Amino acid sequence: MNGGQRSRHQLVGGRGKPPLESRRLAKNGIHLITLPTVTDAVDIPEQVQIRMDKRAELLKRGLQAYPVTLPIDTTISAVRAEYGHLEAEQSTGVMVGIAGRVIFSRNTGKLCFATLTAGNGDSIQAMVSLAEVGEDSLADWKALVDLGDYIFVHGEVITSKRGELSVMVNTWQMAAKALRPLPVAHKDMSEESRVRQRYVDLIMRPQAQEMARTRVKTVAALRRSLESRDYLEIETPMLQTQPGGATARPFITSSNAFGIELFLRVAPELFLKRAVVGGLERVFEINRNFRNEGSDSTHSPEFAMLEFYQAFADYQVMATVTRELIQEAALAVTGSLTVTHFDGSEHDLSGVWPQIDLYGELSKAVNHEITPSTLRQTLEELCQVADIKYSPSAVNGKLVEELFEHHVISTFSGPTFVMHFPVDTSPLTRDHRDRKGVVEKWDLYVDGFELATGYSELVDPVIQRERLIEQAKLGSKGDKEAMTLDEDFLRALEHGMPPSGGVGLGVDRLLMALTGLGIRETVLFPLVKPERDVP
RNA sequence: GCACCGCUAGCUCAAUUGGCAGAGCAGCUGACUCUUAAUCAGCGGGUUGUAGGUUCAAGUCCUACGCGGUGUACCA
Repeated sequence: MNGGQRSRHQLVGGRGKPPLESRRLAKNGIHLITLPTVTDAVDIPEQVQIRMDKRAELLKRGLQAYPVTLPIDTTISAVRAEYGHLEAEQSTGVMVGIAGRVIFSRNTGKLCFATLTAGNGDSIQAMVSLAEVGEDSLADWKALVDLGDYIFVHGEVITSKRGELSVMVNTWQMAAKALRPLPVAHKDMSEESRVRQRYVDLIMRPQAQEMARTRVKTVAALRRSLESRDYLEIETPMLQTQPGGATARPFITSSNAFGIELFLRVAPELFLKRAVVGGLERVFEINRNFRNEGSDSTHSPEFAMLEFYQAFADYQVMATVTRELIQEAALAVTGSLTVTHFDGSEHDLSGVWPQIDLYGELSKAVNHEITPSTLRQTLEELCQVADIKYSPSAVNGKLVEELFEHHVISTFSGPTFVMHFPVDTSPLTRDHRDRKGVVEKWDLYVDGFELATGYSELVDPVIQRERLIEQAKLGSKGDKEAMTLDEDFLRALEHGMPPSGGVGLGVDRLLMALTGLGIRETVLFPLVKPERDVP
């Protein structure tokens, strides 16, 4: 190969000064990775070079490596559905033109076999026989077709001596030449490779395609369920002039035209509420939120969120609707209210789910009466006993939530609503109608993680202003997650928002609950740090 | 953010106390008209993540950086 040439890292690495933008950001402590602007063909792996040569050979002969159109008249799945039941050594007399990706290839002298896959798990065998295609075409098949190529074949649907459903080829042509070899089909790809090169994962693993389809079914079910309840799907800004609706650090960007800082939204809440003020009494949105925080098996920097609001409803109504949405989604996806996870375990989502009281359950768990007026010192002592670390600036409600997560969450056996949260951690939620110090909020836990959260929304503009001023004070003290004072939102509330219930439901997490997979499996292309160099 | 572990051929992985960098699949050449991860014979393929250091000698030891994983902290 190209011995003695410059290595790739020299071509990719930072030569000369980084671009102006990079230097500006570097001053703010952000270091951009310098990406190559010109791709030199260096160090091409042997197998890629060989496949490029085969591509060139096709072109040299006036054939196409990537034809624009092919005389396809059916699909692998359709042929399998119709003829998959045939016994061995049958002929149908039916001619088909199909295309698929070669995933196995077995060449025996004058008869070649290839397994063409549709990617969804369906496959069909192509048989290329000297007697059918002639000497030249057979030789070309052997010389030019590699594992991974998309191939078009035309021929009769038959079954082989061993009963394999096949197309006895009379003509074939390249449909798309693959320049890169596929990974080993019989070993699992590393998790990192599967995430970084999802296209390969989708080729190799039918379950990867199934996940993508399950996601579509789930989202469609949510839409159907909401629309059947007269909810209106609306879209609200992703680019916001101030971030609001959740306590979270935003991603910051800027508008050249406006000359101002903009934020990718952390939640759509404040805009959906504006819509309710305007008389759109039942609204929902399914879209992405962005939170500039760490990622792990249940958190992703960008994640899909369903939020829905209903006028003249409270948190109990919303709990019922949420349960029904999830049950309808489970039925749509799996056909059952008992979902089977990837690992084979079964999880029952049927019936009415228990509601437990946050303070009540915590009191039982620690064998000590805990209320919103429990002294700070008592909470700190309990945290120390349980070995829970907390920041001294954390509000009392935060300590209560920490204690609850530590002592109670692991005891849940099925979907569970946790009711009545501390007021000081829920600035957008209405005080409980009867009880002091707690708000009308629930968290829905499934499989140990929070799947959804619902509220009786705070609609009193005077109290909302007080709460946001409190948040803004925290922000000015350096709390980067604190909410800002959104004057336009308050102005909207001051026009009168009907009493309403609201829910936020993590779509990725619903997928996790239905399948038992991690968040990086439910998202087709999760954010990953770029590779320094693509091999 | 901190700690630990990992990074070797296209893919999945080996390589004893520092001592010739290997296997399977994939690839190339040849044989084979019913194969199923086809089989048989032969042959190629590596800057061991990147940059530096120690050493007669580094995949192996040291330093820094990159990416990933696990734990922990912070946090939806």
